[in-house]
Amino acid sequence: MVHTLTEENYLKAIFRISQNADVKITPTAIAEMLKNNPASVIDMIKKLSDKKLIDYDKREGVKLTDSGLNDAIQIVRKHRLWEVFLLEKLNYNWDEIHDIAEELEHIQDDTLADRLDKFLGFPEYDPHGDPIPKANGKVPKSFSVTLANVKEGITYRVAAVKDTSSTFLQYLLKLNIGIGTTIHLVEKIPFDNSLVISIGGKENTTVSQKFGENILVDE
Amino acid sequence: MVHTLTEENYLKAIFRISQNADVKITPTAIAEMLKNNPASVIDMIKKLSDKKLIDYDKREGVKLTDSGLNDAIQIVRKHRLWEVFLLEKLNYNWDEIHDIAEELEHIQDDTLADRLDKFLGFPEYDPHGDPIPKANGKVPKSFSVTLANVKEGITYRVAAVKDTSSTFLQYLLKLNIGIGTTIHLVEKIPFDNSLVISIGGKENTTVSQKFGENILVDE
DNA sequence: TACTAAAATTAGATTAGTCTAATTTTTGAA
DNA sequence: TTCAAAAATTAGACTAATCTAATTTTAGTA
Repeated sequence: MVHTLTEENYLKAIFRISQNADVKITPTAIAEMLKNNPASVIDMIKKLSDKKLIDYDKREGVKLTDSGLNDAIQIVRKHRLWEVFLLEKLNYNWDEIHDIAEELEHIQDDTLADRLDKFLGFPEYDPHGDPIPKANGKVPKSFSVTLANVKEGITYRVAAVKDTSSTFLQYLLKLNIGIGTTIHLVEKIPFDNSLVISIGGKENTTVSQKFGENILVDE
Repeated sequence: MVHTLTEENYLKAIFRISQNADVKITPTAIAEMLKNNPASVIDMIKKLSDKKLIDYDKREGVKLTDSGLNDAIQIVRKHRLWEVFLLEKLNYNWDEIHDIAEELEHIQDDTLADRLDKFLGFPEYDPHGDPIPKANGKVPKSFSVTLANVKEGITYRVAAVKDTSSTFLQYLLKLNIGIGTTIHLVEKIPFDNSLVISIGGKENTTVSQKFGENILVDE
């Protein structure tokens, strides 16, 4: 149940792809997620299959086994707990915590996640609104509706963000958007699906479709 | 100023040897510290010399350059701060924190050590009594007198321990010895330098010379 | 000073993870 | 159904870090 750092990153990447959408997980998709070469992915697929962490079938694509899924969830759990720690206890900004948590999530100790969880007061969501898996592997409900997919004329609450890159988060910071911010969707521009929105009741702003697809809202 | 995990471990090993005693630091000594092969050490000595982190001369042995020393101190600083965190915030035991801190010390972020330091209230010593280097690289006074080297008939306070292996720390736990415990040195047995001691005023116990050499005391 | 044992060094192999450059397989559109 | 593009795969090389098995150098003792 202890894997190399690289193996852990592959498990996490496969898990993340499987969360995004219910599509076949191909070597190319994994290579894109990890920004590496499909040839490298093929090698690792062999290794992870040998360790019974994934099943691979050309027709079906890559699938995590029960054991691989569990390991992936434990890594994600640690990642999100460390993010809460970095933001709440060490006062990092929203856009700085992801990269540091990418390193911290690989610290190996059987009781670490549970101790951290308790120390932080058993948080349900991380600072980006993503659900923190419980010790038993259960994942709290996650938000699935994006601002790009909801009706005009209604006010929504920002529940989570999909993209956690610092460029996106810094943009949100500039727009004064955080978890909990209310956004009124004024209209969708049919031409390019741009969104005219009012943030926290302020004057209207226009954002792109891509932007809207990365904002998860409460319905 | 960012090095591989392995490079960091070599820097730390060289630093630790230089702290222990003022002797020539040989490839063999480094190999012993890292429990690896002198041939591997030779390779790494070349690499670290190229990076100007150490100077190596057969006659003089290995010496950290200013830049190498600074990097080593920053790693030690992080190690000891994380130890305080693990013990005080996550309630780990004395004997469990060293190994986890060995991993945490390699987390890379420019502001992490300072934030952690502040969060912990700027501790001066880690749970094993070792001084925590300051942000500017200054290292608080460390304790240098061992129980094996002091006079009989006097009561001392345990200030730090040299060996941080879990076997030694568990032994101390069993003997009810921690940082701050008072030990009265009843007598030294000339035959094998065993020490007869009274821990916290309780009945006498006998410990080995090796034991005494790993207990640092206030004079 | 000569010699032996220890230490240092070199040479060459190994492992994990990666790459590029073929080559083969699959897929989807004409 | 055919065929071109995309995806998957193989082959072979590279890097970092390690090892074992020589070989060379150094140092201490007789």
